Formats: sequence, C-alpha cells, structure tokens
Amino acid sequence: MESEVEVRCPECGSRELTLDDVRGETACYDCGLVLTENRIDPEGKRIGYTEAGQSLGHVGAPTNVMMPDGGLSTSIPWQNRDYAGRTLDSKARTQFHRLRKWQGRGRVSNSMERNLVAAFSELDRLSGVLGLGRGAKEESAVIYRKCVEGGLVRGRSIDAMVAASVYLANQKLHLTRSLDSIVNATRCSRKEISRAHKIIKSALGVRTRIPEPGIYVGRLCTELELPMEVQRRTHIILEEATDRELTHGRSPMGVAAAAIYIAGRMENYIRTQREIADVSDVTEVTIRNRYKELVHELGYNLE
DNA sequence: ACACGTAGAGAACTGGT
DNA sequence: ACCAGCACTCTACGTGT
Repeated sequence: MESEVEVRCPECGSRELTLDDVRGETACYDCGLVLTENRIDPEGKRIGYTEAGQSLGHVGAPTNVMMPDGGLSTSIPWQNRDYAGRTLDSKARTQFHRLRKWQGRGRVSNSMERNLVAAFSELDRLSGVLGLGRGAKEESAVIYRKCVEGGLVRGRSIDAMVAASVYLANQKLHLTRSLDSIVNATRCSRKEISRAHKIIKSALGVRTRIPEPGIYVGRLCTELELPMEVQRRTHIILEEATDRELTHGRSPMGVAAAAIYIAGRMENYIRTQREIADVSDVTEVTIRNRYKELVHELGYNLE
C-alpha cells in the first residue's frame, strides 16, 4: 500500500512544491520559500519495468558514487551455512573463510580505494556542515574520484582536494555556497583550497563562469522572509542590470543584495541595508554602492 | 536607527619578468 | 615564484535625517 504524505508550504499553505534533485532543494512554487535542502532520495533501485514501462517497485539503496564500489558489492555472509540453511562441512568452511578474507582485502585493496574511503568520509562531514543536497555531494564525489584517478591528490592534502571538489561542484551546479563558507567548514586555509581548485579545473578542463546574481535571490529572500513579489521584482531589476552591463566586475552577491533592497522598497517590504548585509555576506557599503549605481543607471525613483 | 559618504587597507586577479 | 598595477570590497569612521 502506498502511503502518501501530504506536504504543504508552512508559509502560504500551497501544495505546489517543486523538487530540485540536483540542488537537493524543495521550494514552494507560490511563495519561493526553500523548505529543505536535504531531501531524502525517493528513488531506490528499480526491480524492473512492465512492458508498458511502469515501474515494478524499488529495492535497496540508490546506487552511490560515494562508495568505492558504487555500493553494489556482494558480501559472503559469516554464517557457515549453505543456501538451504545446512551447516557446511569443514572443507567448505575453510574455503569460505579464505574467500571472505580475500574479499575483505579486495574491496579496499589499493591505495586509490583507501584514499577514496578517507576522502568520502571527509566529504560526508563537509556536506553535512554545509547542508548540501545529494546531487551536489555526488557531483563532488565524481570530481574527486577523477582527481584521484588522474593522480592529482598525491602529495596534496586530501581535505583540501575534497573541499576544492565541493567548491567546483557547487560552481558547476550553480549553487550558492561561497568559497569562504567552505573554508570555514574545514581545517584548510583558503589559499590551499583555491590552489587545489585551480589545479583541478585545469587538469579536468573544467570551465567555470562567474555566478549570476540571480542564483542568490531565492535563498536571500527566504532568509529575509520576503514574498514572491519581491523575488520577481528583483529578477526584473537584475535582468535590466545585466543588459546594461552593470554587473561586470562586481560581486554577484553584492548586486543581488542591492537589487533585493530596491525591490523590497518598490514592493513595500522594506528591509534595512544592515539586515540584507547580514544574510548576504557583503557589507552595507557594498550594498549602498551597488544600490546607488542601479538606481542611477536604471533611472528608478524611490521616494 | 537608519542612510549615506569617504579614506585607507587589503584581497584577488592579470600580466610581465 | 615574485612583483606591480588595477579594480573592487571591507573596516572604520563621520555626517545627516
């Protein structure tokens, strides 16, 4: 029997919740509130499909790039019994004992796999602290695995390489974790992590773009408890600002923060520069500078 | 309390050697 | 690897409403 749990937005009561599998976020379609960034993955491995393509059901945990063998290993059980439950004779017992021993060694057999085990436990910890979704965590794991396979980790700190992988995954997926938030969640220095980040980027041929201010709007508006009208208005302002190249060379977060400030005033949901500065990791001064530019260049009239 | 402005320090990037 | 130059942001103020 299927159990259907009804989820509603605590803010506006809407049932229109959109799931973003990559970001691991559930957001309300109507008011934009981000409900959770750590959603449980509903899709286990499927047993199979009917002719019509209908799923027969799920079994087991989802496949997992976070485990050296993808989480798909078979273990030889410790009970010395055969498939029918009969105890094994001494010869067979010895044989299985040997098999188990070699399986145990084989699973984490070489330095690469041992490295991955250490790295993924750090990744686990880090994504817990940062509240990363499953998609971001997996992307980080994929990047890190490529680093190990490419021999980039040798001679460098595993923690720094993991942190850099997380940062790169965040950039690739257009998430909003800053380098500083990652630095604060590790024991590595900012310098170490950005150097590792640079190395990974060039070795894997990954190109990253400067984030667009728009990606910060949802999270900031949610933290500031601003309604959807303000979010929409902010996006309109940012679009005009981008067209007029007012975002070039400016910190995207600063531009987003200023646009939210303006949008809030336009829609009569006024937040002070201080409040916006607190949630956006830019200072009031930066918000003021961007605000001044935007209002001046785009000809807004805020009384 | 809040908005606005400024000076000097500092971090980050680029390009040259 | 180091340095200089550059644009941007931050800290820490003062002033005005």
